[in-house]
Amino acid sequence: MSDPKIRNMEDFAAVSGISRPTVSKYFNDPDSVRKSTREKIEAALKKHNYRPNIYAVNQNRRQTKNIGLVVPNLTDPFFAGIARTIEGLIVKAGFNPLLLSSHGGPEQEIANLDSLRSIKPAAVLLAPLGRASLDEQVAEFAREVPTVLFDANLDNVGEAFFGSDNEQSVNLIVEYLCRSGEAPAFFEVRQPINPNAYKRRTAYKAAMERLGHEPHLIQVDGQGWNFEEIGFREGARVLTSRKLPTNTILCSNDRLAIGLLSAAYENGIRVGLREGDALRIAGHDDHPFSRFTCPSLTTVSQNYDAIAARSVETALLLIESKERMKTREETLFEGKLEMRGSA
Amino acid sequence: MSDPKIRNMEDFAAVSGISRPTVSKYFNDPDSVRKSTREKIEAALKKHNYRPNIYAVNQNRRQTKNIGLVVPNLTDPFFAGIARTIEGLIVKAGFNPLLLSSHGGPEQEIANLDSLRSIKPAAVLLAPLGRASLDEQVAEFAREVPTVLFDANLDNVGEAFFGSDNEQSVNLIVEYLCRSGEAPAFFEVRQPINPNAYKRRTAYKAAMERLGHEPHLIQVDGQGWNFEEIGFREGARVLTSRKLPTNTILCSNDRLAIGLLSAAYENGIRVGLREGDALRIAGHDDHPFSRFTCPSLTTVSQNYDAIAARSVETALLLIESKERMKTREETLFEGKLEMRGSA
DNA sequence: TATAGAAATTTACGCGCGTAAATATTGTAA
DNA sequence: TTACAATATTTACGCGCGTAAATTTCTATA
Repeated sequence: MSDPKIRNMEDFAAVSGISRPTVSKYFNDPDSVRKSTREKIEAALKKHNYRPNIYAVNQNRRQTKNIGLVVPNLTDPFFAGIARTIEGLIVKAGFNPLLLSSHGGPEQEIANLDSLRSIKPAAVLLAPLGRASLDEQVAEFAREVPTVLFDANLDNVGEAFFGSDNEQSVNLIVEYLCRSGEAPAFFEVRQPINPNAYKRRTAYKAAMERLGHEPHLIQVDGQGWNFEEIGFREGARVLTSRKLPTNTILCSNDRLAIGLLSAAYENGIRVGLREGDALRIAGHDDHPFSRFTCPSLTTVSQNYDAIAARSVETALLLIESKERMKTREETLFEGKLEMRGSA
Repeated sequence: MSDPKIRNMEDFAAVSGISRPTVSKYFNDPDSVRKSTREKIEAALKKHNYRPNIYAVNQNRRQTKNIGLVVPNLTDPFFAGIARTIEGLIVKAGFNPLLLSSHGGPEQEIANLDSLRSIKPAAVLLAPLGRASLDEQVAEFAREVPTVLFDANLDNVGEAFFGSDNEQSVNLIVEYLCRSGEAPAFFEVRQPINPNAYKRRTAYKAAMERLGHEPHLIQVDGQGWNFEEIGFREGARVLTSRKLPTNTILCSNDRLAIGLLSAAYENGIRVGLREGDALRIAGHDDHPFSRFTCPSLTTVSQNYDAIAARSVETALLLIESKERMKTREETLFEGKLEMRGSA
């Protein structure tokens, strides 16, 4: 840009004709200096494109401008989407998001929190895996760093939780399925990784009983996050070998449903609402791809814009007040029925 | 853990009975100190769980241990997958990966590079968007920071490039389609965001001509990264309104194909290889979901394990040698045919 | 034009660590 | 035991910035 190499704030202050402490003030808050001063600095900024050394800044500031964001699995488009939304909100608030994925593993989750610790974030947004084994370590982290949970709740961990009202959403789709056809069976993995899955199972049973139907769980074996694979493999077994008590299947999540749809297709079982269709399949979450399955997947969408917004909002509040919450807030948002072709 | 609060390396050195400079040496390389010293430090480490302040460390070290990783769009499972693989390799090498997504926008890409700059990474792995408008800024970045490109190439930018051999892979699938049925038309967006898309178009034309067929491009309008949406919307128009010159369509990527499959389904057009199927559809990339479409998608897989491995390897080499490459390396890996149900 | 209050400057210190040079201590081999 | 090399310690400085206190300069109002 210009001749004299700008090595630090000292140099930059010199070329801009302002003292270093004032320049420092400017970078912490441009509006905290006089307009004429601000203009001088910004003029110099255009010429020399200097930026404060982030390490020196963070070493001396009481608080960093970093906000950690930990999701269970970035290869799941659902979490990729919500992560992106949250990132945007964090940036808009003038903070620096640090996105980490736990890749489905509790150890990685702990490792993520550990590496966040060393970055000294002002706050952390965490969508926990919810594996009991390591929950105490997560809780310990949340005691050290202001933490907001989202998507999945852990009892009494963090300052607040924002997620979906599984009871409401499952009830919504069960009711819909019951009034539009046969009562659904519930398709899920036997030992889910996600705490929400347990809530959905319970909610399914309750909804069925309330409506005067007998719940029917189809629990299949499967580990990890390959839900499509599990849904496909185990779905094929269920569809071909077992006698289904109903022609309607509600899946614990959309990714299972996608696998199950594929299994049905491979086995020549027509899914949908049209004349001659033999099976109805519904999901939960409104996965980005669920509108492009064949047939398109009827499901319940989560209000993740609201979840993202409130989570970030709360984290910013914690940062601003420099205090912890007096009472832990738990807010559940309602799901919305997405009626499509599969059920 | 213990009574005396450890605030810094000074304190920690005191409780471990070792001098601070030696402790500093230990943290830079545990093997650089005598075994008995190492054991003392590690004993203290277990008691007090001290960790060096990362900001102070990075301020003073000549080089950070950070490696930047920028992908075009994390909500695309393809990139989420390769990002995860690369992250793992970086961690294994003892470095700290910083994952950023450009969310499909060139401005965001520049913003990402900008924020990486302030983190002073030892190297950066970049899968560029390849929008001509801002390429010069990317090139400028690569001149400042050792940069390895992957997935998409930019002429003469960065120290090396690793990606797929689109010519080979497209040729592979065109040949397969031609010998197993009618020659394919090529379905793509008119003005792709991805440089690879142009290469594939060219490769398609060349392959067709070599095989004695007339190329047929089906170019549709569409902006951004909603490929499924584009494939669905425009695919429906093409399938219903236009006279297709062939019963076989090769899509520029799997996500377009997923949308197109959905459009075909909605319009009652049976896709596949079975008796009575009216259309064959093939894709490119081997998207994680492509084996669960209905029917499962025939496509070409990219060797992204190799791409990831070589990219990281090269970045580490650059870091170690503290030099730039003498000659810019470009390595293309071959695709593999994934024969499934759709073509 | 005088004057109070706001803003900028000067001066100075500290953050936690890397790193270098000189010195002291340890370990190893003859 | 001696002697030499490998390690550790002591001492000291610097990195780039935040921040505080005292002082000076500026701006707005009477």
